[in-house]
Amino acid sequence: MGVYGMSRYNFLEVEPKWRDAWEKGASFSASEDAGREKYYVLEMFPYPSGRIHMGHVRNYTLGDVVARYKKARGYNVLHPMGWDAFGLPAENAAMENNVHPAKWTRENIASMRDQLKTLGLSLDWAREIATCEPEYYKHEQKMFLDFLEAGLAYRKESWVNWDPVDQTVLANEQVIDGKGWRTGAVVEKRQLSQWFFKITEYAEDLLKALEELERWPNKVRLMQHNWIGRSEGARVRFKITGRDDELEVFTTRPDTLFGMSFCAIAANHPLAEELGRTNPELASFIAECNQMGTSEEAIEKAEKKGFDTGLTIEHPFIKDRVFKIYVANFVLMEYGTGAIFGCPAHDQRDLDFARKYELDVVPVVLPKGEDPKSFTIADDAYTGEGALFNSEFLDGLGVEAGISAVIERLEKLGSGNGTISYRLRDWGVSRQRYWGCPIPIVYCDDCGAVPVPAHELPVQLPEDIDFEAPGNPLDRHPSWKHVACPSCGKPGTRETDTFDTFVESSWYFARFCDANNDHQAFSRSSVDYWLPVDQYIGGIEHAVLHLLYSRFFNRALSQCGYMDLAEPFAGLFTQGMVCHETYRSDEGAWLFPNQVNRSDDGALSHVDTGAPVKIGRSEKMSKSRKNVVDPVDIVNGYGADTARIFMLSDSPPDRDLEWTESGVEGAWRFVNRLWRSIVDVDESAPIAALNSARPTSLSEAGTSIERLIHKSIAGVTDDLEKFHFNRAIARIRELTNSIFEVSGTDAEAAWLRRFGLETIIRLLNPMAPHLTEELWERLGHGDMLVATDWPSADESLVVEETVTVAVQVNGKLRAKINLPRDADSTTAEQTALADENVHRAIGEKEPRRIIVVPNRIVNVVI
RNA sequence: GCCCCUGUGGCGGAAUUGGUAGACGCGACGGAUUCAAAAUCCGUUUUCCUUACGGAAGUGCGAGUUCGAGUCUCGCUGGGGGCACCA
Repeated sequence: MGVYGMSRYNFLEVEPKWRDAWEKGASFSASEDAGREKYYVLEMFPYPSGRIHMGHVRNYTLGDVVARYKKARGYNVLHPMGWDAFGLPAENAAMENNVHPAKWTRENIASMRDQLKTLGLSLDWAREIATCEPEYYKHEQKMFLDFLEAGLAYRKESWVNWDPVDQTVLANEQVIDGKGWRTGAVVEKRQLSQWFFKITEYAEDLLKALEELERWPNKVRLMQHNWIGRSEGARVRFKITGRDDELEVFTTRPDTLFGMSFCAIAANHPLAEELGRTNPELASFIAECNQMGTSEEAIEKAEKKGFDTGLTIEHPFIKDRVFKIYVANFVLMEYGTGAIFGCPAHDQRDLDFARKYELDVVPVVLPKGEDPKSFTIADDAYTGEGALFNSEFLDGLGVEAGISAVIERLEKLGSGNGTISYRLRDWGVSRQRYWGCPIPIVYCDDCGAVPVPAHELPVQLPEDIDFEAPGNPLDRHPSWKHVACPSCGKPGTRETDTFDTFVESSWYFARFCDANNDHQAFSRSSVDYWLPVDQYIGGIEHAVLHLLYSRFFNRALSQCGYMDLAEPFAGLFTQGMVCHETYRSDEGAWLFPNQVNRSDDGALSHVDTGAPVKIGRSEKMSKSRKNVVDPVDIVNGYGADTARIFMLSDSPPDRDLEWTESGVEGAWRFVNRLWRSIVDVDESAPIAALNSARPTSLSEAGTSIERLIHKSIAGVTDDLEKFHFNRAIARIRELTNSIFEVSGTDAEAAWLRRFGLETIIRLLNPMAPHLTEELWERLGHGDMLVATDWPSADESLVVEETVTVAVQVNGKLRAKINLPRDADSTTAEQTALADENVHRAIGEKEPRRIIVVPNRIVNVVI
């Protein structure tokens, strides 16, 4: 008991008590049960950096609410947790602190697990996995072998983004503004032999299936749609003048073929490279293009440049006309065929290029209402609809009809065909790093790249490695890579590249179904039962890569017989970021929130020096800006449940959340008000005994409270189904306020208090599990709330008997009247017109029309 | 440049999807309690006019549809995000 007889929620005692009880009771252990409907809740697993942050707390709290709610609804819930444990930070730590990546990672896992456990999450820890352990990655190596056999994995020479600091290859998507996403180093282009997964094999299906993912945010579906980037068009093969070979281009506008005035190829197009070998000027132009990198910023700032190769091509339809081939800095080798034809009149970029090099601009699409004799192109290319002209056999056709006609003609002549092109490229998975899953391949001078036989798996990482030099420790290890060729027995060398860590996270959702299976990744029956994930929750930053790769793996694994599933994640929820105000000293140095004092008048000063502090806008919590609040401090200071309630209270979960100290205080006040109402029962406000019967009749006021309780059950249930957790909390607080207002010591009041408080506790349980278990027990219950069913509302009490109906005159609110529910129009009209205010508003005039919407509104039009 | 989302009190946000705008919380102000403070409790809190009853305006701005618009349509404007010489 505290001062003045008030007790406080003692989370230091209560929270561990219930976590122990849940563990002892194996409350969250999941097992397959064909007789029960399953529900698989998954949050994106964390990288084991060593400390949890507020983003984790938010993510896992959201998932936990879903998991606990679904469990109470009777589902057989699977809610697992693991560690995305391979990755570069472990190697960086190894270099900086001379600690082995495995040791560093395992210690981080241990401390993060402890921190996570204090949040009281309903996780089945028996299924915990860490992707860096051979027990996990050996199955991944087997999948790779199966992908190879199915033609879904292959090796090719390819241009890669080379990060000179990490000495590793980056995916296109990991290059941001020409710089490595982790190191910020300027990325170079290099050619390396790389392993690829054939994600493009499924491009069409990955695109089409997006339509079926109804429980995914539209935003994410749209992003994937754009990423896959399907475009219909044609490939056109031009004969190169005086040579035997052809130049193949891709175009989405074959209808404009008669408006062509040049061709352009990418700097690393095979033809450009060939010509560059004998032409030093061209070679230096190519070098210039390569230097530009794939950086969009560099490309944008650079002007459109071309280099005349001296070669020309012949037009398939126009006799005796040839067009120059340029090497151009704006043509990308990775898209289409790495070559284009330019039609300046109908493409802005081509027009700019044509003006620069004084090439013809021939319009071939005539906008409606223009005269073909006078229509010319000035500074703006015309990209709209119209009738084709200047185009021989196409004249008069529309754009779409023109496209089909050209394709038909090209196919007849054998100089082209209709085709579909995708922006999506195959997934390069080779990384020149130590701390990743080894790629199970042995290179042999005679046999080439030979897969390691399945029975020899896993290929394990060697423990004795050094990080003295940059680059890959596996490559310079004295003995590890030297092995006999599995095929012929001669000396060979292992592949020293390891997998991109996105590979591990592409199938972990399935491993959780059968996490302790030693001889296979997962049994068929386990994934048949548990998959797909019913609700996946994580950050929007994974909208494209992780989610697309997982969808690919799902298809590849199904093709290889591991499972039979259309999509891995039936429902997806993307949460917003956790933000906080930023603080800086006068000198501009960032300050942590706990270094800042706020005086009564709101002025900010430094805790130690008293110097004034400037307040900045709220931004995503990040170490660099120091605007971070450590979840451990919050859990130690207020308890996990207060943190959870605050996390869920104010902001809808898909929006950014502003972390405020006063908001946490507000949640803390609510927790204690509820606590005291049950623990410090005032004799003026008694609570009825456990299992007291409802009084046979209730007063009018009592009935309305009883109705409110049932309405709250229905409302909160609906909110939780729709992820409106902030509204659910608001409803619970509303009900709490009303129950606290119940006065009297009679049986009715006591019964209403018990029914109300028990309902509040049960509704709040998914959000504040420790607090509510304790209060449930203090209310006299012997069973645990975690094993109690979700309350159900009496539908007959959810709908009110009398309703308040608004009365408008000419659309303006003039009065509110009470009517029996579903009163007929005549009654509503008459009651409305009888109202004094309504009467005054109408005055002398005659109502022209009266609109009655039952139970809602009466609008008198005069 | 293209595409998507978004704009509601001092602040975070509600609003049964076209039917009573501002639930719930934060902050602020006033009061009770206290020697005082913290904690707690009770009020008030969109703006303007009015002593009051009540009235007027109000969901970024401007139009429109409708008996009725925060919600639908069009235009403008601010903010956020995605994609990008993608042929």
